[in-house]
Amino acid sequence: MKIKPTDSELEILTFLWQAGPSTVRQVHEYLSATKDAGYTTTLKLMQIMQEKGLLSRSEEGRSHIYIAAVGEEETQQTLLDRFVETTFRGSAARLVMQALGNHETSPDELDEIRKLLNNLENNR
Amino acid sequence: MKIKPTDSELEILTFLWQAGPSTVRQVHEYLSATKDAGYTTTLKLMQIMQEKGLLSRSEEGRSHIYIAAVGEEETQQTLLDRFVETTFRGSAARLVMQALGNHETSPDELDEIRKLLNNLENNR
DNA sequence: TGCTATCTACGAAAATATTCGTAGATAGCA
DNA sequence: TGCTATCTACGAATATTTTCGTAGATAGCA
Repeated sequence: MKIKPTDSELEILTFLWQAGPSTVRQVHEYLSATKDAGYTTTLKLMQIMQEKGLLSRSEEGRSHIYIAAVGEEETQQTLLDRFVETTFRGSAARLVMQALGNHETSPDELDEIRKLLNNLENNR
Repeated sequence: MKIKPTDSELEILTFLWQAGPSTVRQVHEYLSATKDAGYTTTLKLMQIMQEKGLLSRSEEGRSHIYIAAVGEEETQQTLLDRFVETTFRGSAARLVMQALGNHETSPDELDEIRKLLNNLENNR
């Protein structure tokens, strides 16, 4: 994926990844909970995202149905790479340390991470 | 820190955190290696950053000396929090998993992370 | 002294992202 | 049928970020 979604676009993608195919109305309803923007604002955003290839849509019926055209993990990976580069000078390890140190992470999640660590070390 | 530096601003901060007090010329020299923008572009950026409180400067002499007015870790933390929120739906654990899975991390660094994990688990 | 290179300040252009008003189409209902 | 609510399309206004041209000051050197 070459296209970096903007923050607003990412919010819409996040919803669509969770909710699946949706109308502009549904997306707008969701966004309204957090921010207040007009309906046509959401519509315009989604139209632009469709032109960019971030969303695809089926135009049957009066109201169109939109779907995320990029995968969640793929997108997260792209953004993560960029973030590590710009904010942590390319060091994923430093990012991880800081993320673990300052966030609430449950014991279960910590275990998961530990397992992953073991796998990584065994494969090198 | 309330102010979120833009990508360009972050590049400048990154340099200043490394290099210490510097002139616009020095920062510009550094940026020129990666991108091509005019000298006055860099100057303007830094002037704006100073107004925002991201940089401070001493105006003695003809060319001013700039210093980062925000800390590196503090800034990284702010950006990280925001990033986890917007890109990983608030789950630091998922970010960590994805970061570890897809980046080159040295055995030493993995050990460091493991130690941190142990500490975290002991303190809960 | 006078020329040149280099500095800051400033404003405005260009690029990008966000917001919304308005118009035209149409489904659904009184 | 005719009114109302709701939909898309579209263009333009705003806001934000990035870029740079121009002007005026001055240090350093020929």
